[in-house]
Amino acid sequence: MKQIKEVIKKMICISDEELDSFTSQFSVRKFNRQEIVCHSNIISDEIFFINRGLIRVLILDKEGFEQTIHFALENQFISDYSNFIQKQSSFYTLQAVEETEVVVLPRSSVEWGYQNLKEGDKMGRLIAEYYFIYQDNRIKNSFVRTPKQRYDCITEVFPNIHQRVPQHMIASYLGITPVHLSRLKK
Amino acid sequence: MKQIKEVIKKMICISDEELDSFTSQFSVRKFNRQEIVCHSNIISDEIFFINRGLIRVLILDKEGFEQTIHFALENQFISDYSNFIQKQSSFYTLQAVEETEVVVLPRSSVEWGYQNLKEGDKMGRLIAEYYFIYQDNRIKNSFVRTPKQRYDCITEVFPNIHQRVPQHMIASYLGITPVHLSRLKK
DNA sequence: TGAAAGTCTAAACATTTGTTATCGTTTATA
DNA sequence: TATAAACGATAACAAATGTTTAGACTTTCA
Repeated sequence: MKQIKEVIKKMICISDEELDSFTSQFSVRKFNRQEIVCHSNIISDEIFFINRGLIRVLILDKEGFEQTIHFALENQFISDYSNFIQKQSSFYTLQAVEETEVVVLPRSSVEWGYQNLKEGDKMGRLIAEYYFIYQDNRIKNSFVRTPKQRYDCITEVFPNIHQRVPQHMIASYLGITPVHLSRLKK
Repeated sequence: MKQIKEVIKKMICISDEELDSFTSQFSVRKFNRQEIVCHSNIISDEIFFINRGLIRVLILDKEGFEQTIHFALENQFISDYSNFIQKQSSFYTLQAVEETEVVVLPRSSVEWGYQNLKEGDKMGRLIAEYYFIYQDNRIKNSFVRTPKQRYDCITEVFPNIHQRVPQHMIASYLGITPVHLSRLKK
């Protein structure tokens, strides 16, 4: 729990006692390469924090092809957060790309944190704001940058991504086909 | 301040006294059609709440053409929230499309609310979560829907939008040219 | 180690989307 | 009210992107 404790401490003021009673509610789970961390079409009652490894978020489009929507790296939280918040059936599938170890935050613990930590809601606010900014940048980029430019700067958001995931997943994340990305690189 | 009070009351538990001391810090501002509510390239220290009217968020692309990124309707908050949070120079321009009346929330009041309202951070969390969900849906749609499908369902998010803004702004929001939208409608 | 699956590139062709120009209509405004 | 500006539709053409197929190479794993 060392990593997640550090991340929380960077966000809010929290005593060691508070932090311990919060994190003691979490568990650790491990996944092999390609393994599904969280299926779609279930009520997702868990948020994951990545200790080690890399998770991709994907959907199946109408033709049944996998579309990579997002990557999550070490020390980041990941879930189908929209549907977690709305307590709806999840839309995204989470898959470990590498061997991955996560901390599991059950819904009950997240809500416990909001109600019992002095700065629980502030932590929730900062996390939601952080991902809002990430999404806003992504939407911005879709308006002001070409696919080639988005490819060239993807390491700003996902360092080392080229060494860690196959190119066709990056193409999908950028909203283009693998064939087209290969062409753009020339 | 009636409308914004209602919206806040729907989000959090708040006494009338708390609510009054919070909203007494706000002011009201009016804009004519086409008038700029907030310029880009300034440090934006205000969040707006729309009492009446409609605001669009836009940027100028490299060729100098206006791109409409977002619309904001009555009873919604709007700002360049990413850059408000990060206290950076704003990227978006906010423009009144109709005659518009807004409530102005200065940064000092927002921070006062986080620190002094019992559920101030919770309010901030819920607002950030709300816009996260909006953005997530938008990104989702870009993967699973064609431009035509996005056009057909835009009223789910912006009711009456067709009666309130010219079609070329909708095209821009959808990420296509006005000429192409006109073609798709056939 | 060998077969199978996965991955990237390439080319040819198809489809989508952008660009430019024109026209008729509506809207704003002097 | 007259004039200019804005708006939407349309057509012809150009550019970007998708689709299909094939081949070479690498990785996986039984």
